[in-house]
Amino acid sequence: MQKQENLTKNQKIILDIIEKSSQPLKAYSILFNVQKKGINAPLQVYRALDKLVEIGKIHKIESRNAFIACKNSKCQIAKATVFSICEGCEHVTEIHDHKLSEHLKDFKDNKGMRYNKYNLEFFGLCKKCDKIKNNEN
Amino acid sequence: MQKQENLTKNQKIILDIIEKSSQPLKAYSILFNVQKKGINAPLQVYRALDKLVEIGKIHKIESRNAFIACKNSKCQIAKATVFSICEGCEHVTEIHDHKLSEHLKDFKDNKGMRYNKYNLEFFGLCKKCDKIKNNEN
DNA sequence: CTTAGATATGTTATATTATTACACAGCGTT
DNA sequence: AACGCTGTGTAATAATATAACATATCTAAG
Ligand SMILES: [Zn+2]
Ligand SMILES: [Zn+2]
Ligand SMILES: [Zn+2]
Ligand SMILES: [Zn+2]
Repeated sequence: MQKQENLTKNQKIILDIIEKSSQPLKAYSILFNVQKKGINAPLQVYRALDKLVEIGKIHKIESRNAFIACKNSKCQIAKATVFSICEGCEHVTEIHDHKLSEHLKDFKDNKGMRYNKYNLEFFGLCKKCDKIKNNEN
Repeated sequence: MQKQENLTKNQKIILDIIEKSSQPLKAYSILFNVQKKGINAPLQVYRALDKLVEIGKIHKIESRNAFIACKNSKCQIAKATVFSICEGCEHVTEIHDHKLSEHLKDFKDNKGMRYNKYNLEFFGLCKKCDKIKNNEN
């Protein structure tokens, strides 16, 4: 597994942009932002994204086709992700809940299939959006 | 909310195809399959899919951009889905696990956000694919 | 050093997934 | 009839992602 100190040039550029964003970024919005840095084609972005996902530096929010930096300095849980997504403002937060993790990690279905990975996305309204919605009514 | 008996023509055609498939279908593969029935454009498929998802007759497998029929005759859990996905053969199964549901339903993060919906996707190898992989080594 | 393999890059083209915009049809209400 | 609502049909386009190919860079073996 690649270590973080030997990320390649493109990987560093792309990780940097994602880490500076408080919110998930989409591949083509990343592309737009790095064109001044010599990255011109979608494939260059997708290749970097693939690698960064693989080594756990970023995660993909599947329901949004967007990518967010993992805040865990050494994320061992690249294969076990939980997110909270506000359907009002699209704000996304990565959730680390020990009890929940334990529960999911040990989950086995009745077919005896074993899982090495999971992704859980919760949807709702954040406090702010909930307030806005209540005021509308 | 629309009841199942008054699905429209296009919705019925598309639901029928999905229900007959043992596995998730992608939108354009559905389109290809219904062109003989007068559905010619992607939008006609997506409109039907949107409605069918909304009323819980089908679910979207977010990580695969594919749609699978819900086997629960009256799926109250259109907003609470759990899937098992084999990364070898791409076989997908919907999971109904009472204990897991209870756990997820009641989950609250530390920001007090409340969730009305979640989607959980487990990844691994089914027994068959696991066997194949072990024989390779 | 040199050769070979693996990994990364750059570029063009293309495939796949999804939505916008607009015109119109059918139905129930007033 | 006039209206709002929902569904339909069609064309065009946007957004997301990958294939194919050529070249460069690095590393390890010989
Ligand atoms: Zn993480
Ligand atoms: Zn919000
Ligand atoms: Zn279901
Ligand atoms: Zn399998």
